Amino acid sequence: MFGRAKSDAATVVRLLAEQVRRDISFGELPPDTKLKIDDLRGRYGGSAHSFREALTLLSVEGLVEATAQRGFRVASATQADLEDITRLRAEIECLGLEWAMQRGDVRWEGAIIAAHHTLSKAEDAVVEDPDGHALEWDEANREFHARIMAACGSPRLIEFQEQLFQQSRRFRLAALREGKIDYARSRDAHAELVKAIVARDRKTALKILSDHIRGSLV
Amino acid sequence: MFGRAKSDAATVVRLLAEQVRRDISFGELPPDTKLKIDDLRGRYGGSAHSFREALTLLSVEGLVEATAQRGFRVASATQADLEDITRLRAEIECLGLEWAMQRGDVRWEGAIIAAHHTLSKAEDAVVEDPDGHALEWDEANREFHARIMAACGSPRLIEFQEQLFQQSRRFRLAALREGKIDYARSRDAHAELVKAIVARDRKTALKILSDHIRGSLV
DNA sequence: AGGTTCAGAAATTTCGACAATATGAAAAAT
DNA sequence: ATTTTTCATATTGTCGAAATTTCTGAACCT
Repeated sequence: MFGRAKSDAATVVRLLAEQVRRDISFGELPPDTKLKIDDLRGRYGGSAHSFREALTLLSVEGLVEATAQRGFRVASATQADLEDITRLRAEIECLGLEWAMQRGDVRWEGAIIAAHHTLSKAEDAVVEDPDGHALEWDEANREFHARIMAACGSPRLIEFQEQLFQQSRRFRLAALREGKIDYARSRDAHAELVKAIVARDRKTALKILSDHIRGSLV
Repeated sequence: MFGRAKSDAATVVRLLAEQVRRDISFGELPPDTKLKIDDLRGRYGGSAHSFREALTLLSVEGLVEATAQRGFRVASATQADLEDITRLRAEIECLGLEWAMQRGDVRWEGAIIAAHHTLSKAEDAVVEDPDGHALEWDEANREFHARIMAACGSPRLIEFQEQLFQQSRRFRLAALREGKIDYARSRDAHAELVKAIVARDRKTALKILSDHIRGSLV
């Protein structure tokens, strides 16, 4: 779920990185927490070197901040960070959507419809029982947004979007815990977005996606 | 205070990463070269673990590809990669310029003018003696583009631009060695860009920057 | 000839222990 | 009160080595 698509083979380093990534996203490791290698080893296992490598990885991804001679800490999560991530996500995903609409074929549309089908089920479930289906919903949402980008033809843009989405997850899950997410509006936006995409209505699709991300962080 | 303060403190890992980064950019480590830890240690020094960490860093930056259980290789550099990087750079830098023109004050303009002054000197030098002043020119060019982005207010956008510029450097220096860079045109574009920026002519500035990047990779 | 199998070599990944260095805070001195 | 010194703690880097995986190439079979 929190893995990266790069290579499916799992090394210890990647496993550790994934666990820490998850715990940061879920808020179990709050922003600015000092990440002491020895403590982490007690929690997750692994050797000191493997952990350094894992944290180095996360630091380039943006979830961890590394300072020379002062170790690692969970990246801070300020209002400015949220705004930066949101603004950028809107721009990047719209760019991806625009390119994808130029290159995407029917199979691309099909993949989006399929992902949206899963997502709408998750949306129904999460409206009924927010706490129980939050993760399922977040994953379906990730998949949906990823499918849209998939046909843009730019691996670097896709990777950047994944990074931003990963960074935004912390804020999204926090908002979710506080019941600050308007699922109904998000659901409507997703449905209309799919409609605009299959209708090849470029302008409308871009506007919906942009407003959707800026408005709800979803 | 504002952006992420990249601590200039040098650890062994960062030094190693910097050296490898440079040698990849300069083509001394050609694309797809296998990066065997033991060989690298003989060349640069450092311990095996430090090198693993350095290469992990570079792999997230995009200059090195890591495959589980199969070690590290210099990232391949195909025509598709060049096109991807160029397209993205144009979009990202234009976005940065647009935001910077909204937020940038007179000091921002001053920094650009200063950087352009240095750059134009380097451009004069590189026209006379391409091989001798290539690096100076590339560095001045980097600084110039970085200054433009500086006022955009998005640390993540700035970092992404730096990554893309770093990735494009390989292609740029290769083109330079083959004498395929049109310095005169690039110089004109830079000069006109500065003029449009200080005149606050948003539309013209964006068009010049976009055409400039797409046209010359500079 | 062409392909397969399999043992040995080489490389990667991981781990533990230890030394060197830097940081942060308490203690001492001015 | 401010500065300096000291010291415990944490980070960083090195060495050595074991476990695992991949690569290589020779022998074998069809």
